Amino acid sequence: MFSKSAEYALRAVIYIAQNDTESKKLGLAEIAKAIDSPKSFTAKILQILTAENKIISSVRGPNGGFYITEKSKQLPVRKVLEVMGEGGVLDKCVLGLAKCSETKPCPMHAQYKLIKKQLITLFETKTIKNLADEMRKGDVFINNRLK
Amino acid sequence: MFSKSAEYALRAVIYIAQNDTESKKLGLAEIAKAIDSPKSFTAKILQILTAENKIISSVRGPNGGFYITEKSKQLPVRKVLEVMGEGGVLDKCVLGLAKCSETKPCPMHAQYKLIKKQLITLFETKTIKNLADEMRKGDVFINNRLK
DNA sequence: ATAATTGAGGATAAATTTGTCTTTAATATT
DNA sequence: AATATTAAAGACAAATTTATCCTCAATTAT
Repeated sequence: MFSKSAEYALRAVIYIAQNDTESKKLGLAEIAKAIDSPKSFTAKILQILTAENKIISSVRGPNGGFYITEKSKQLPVRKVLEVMGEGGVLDKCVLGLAKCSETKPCPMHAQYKLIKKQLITLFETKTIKNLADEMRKGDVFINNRLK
Repeated sequence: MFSKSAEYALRAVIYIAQNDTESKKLGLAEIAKAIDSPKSFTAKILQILTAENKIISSVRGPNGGFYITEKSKQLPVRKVLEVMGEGGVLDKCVLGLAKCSETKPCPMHAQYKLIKKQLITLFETKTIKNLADEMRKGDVFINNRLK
């Protein structure tokens, strides 16, 4: 559904948000390991998330790393997709038609629009904090390792 | 959501299935134009759909082209995705986690699984014929041109 | 100040996807 | 049989995505 970049971005943001060892920032190495993503590539993604529209923040130097403000935690998950340039995926026609619309629907439109709506709602109502909290509780996970 | 290849494939199959000028096959040029796809690339895709698991059929030579049997029209749309190597997209974890499951869910799992289920149901219950019929009726479209 | 640590930024590379072109094979028509 | 038409097949090219690496800048600690 999403690109690897977007997937890594979502995982990284959730992982960073879930860290509540107050004031302890998370380093690239730790993040990449935690979310099972290639380190250097993850660095690029974190760079985008830090720059562009400032979802996360960073500090360089010893004990530096990434963190997210309480304010940013209130952002809907969709914001992460947007910053990664994939906000549109949720709006797109399943058949890839630019002109697909209510007045000129594709053969899948009528049925898919109901699903699309839920998808959009999900990504717009769930906040980064919501997901991070779930994870902190220990009910959900974000890596591919078994234990 | 899907790759261009899968999108073109879906559009092409629906377009071919919608043609009911009995026994008149559709040529590559016509198909590509009708579904707004690059001709040569579409040729490759039609080749896959014709070979692999035989969703559509073809004949070479004058008046040759592509067509689909009534039997193949009964196939669920998902079959097209499968042949294009994208059947898995519908099952995948939104965060891209290979290990995401009911017992080890990702932070989006609980909510997304409900949507995923509908998505799978849609692609498994809708047949190629269903979509083609809609199109033949003239209620739905498959190209990006306005008129 | 110096050294060590860590992210930022840029260049580059590998892999994959998307796309084109040319030749060959099959079929139909003359 | 010769010619024309059309898909198949293969080689190749362009574009995009994914990934790595190296140097620079910022920050901290000594």
